[in-house]
Amino acid sequence: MVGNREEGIRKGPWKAEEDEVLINHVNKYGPRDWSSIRSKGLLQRTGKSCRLRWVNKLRPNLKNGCKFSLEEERVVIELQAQFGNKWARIATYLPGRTDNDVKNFWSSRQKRQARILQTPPTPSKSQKKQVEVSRDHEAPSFEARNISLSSEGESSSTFLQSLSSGIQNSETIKMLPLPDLVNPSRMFNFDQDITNHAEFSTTENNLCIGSQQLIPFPPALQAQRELKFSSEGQDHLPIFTDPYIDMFSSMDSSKLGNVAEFSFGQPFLEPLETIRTGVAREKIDLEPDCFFDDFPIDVFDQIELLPKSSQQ
DNA sequence: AAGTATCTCAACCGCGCTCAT
DNA sequence: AATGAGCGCGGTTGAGATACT
Repeated sequence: MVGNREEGIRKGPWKAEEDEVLINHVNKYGPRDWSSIRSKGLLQRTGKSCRLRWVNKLRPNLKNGCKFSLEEERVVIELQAQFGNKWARIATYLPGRTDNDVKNFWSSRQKRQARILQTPPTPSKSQKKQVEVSRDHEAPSFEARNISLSSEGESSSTFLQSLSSGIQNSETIKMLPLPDLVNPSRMFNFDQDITNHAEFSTTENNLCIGSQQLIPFPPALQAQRELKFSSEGQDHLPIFTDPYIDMFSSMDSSKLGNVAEFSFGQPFLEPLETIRTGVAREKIDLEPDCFFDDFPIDVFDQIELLPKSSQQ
């Protein structure tokens, strides 16, 4: 719908001529009196529509058509956590960005995460992003299917707690990569770069990924936790670019040795430099509802127990 | 190459606040 | 104090672009 002839109000995409009229009006009177634009017969647009057009598209120094930088993403995520969905307020911290930009960015991000983490009914070749958990040994205290993360309102961090408390020594849990948690085109490809099954296991008090013993991982999550991530060789080291959406993000492989380190925590509260260098802090406070709360809790519903090796 | 899924972004809508009358 | 216009904000929609199969 482009217009409403009954009321003489035009809607839909703006024409260049309309933009020109609007710009002339603002140059003459300033960005105000939006309703007068229509009452003067300059445009058949509502004052709201005029204001929106100016604020979102015509205003000087806008970063139109420019993707959010990592720094901007960091700011949005940090401020959203702080202010909530106060897009206009958040936008004031981002020169050249409008509340609409921020809103759209956040919306896309949410949708992306939701899509990534949702459980497809039937795994297909393209849907190998599901989480799959296998266990080599029975561990009565750990029932992956019954972590009760699907119950509404339950913190997804419960998953970590359940996981940490449930994994028994020498038990192996396999997890298929959440596809696009890491963007294969620009970052670490979980599928190829680690193994086809990233394998989480425990030995003594350590959590391992693949064959690598990675982190001390006591049965219960403690306040301070550091996680190391290692790979066989430099070739396998990913380039982590997204510090927030992606689990293993923000680390530049060129700056890492064979062991990359990352930390659970609230990355958006950390100095960006820490993220960029890829050198995790020594220790980070682990907030109970931090990283994993960014995901829909039902992501963990997909976790399934694979038959024990003895059953295969 | 075609069909489908997903993403991006411009624009609209409704609600609530402020302020002039 | 009540009312209505103007405006700002957050949520939502839909078209076009792009990616994927």
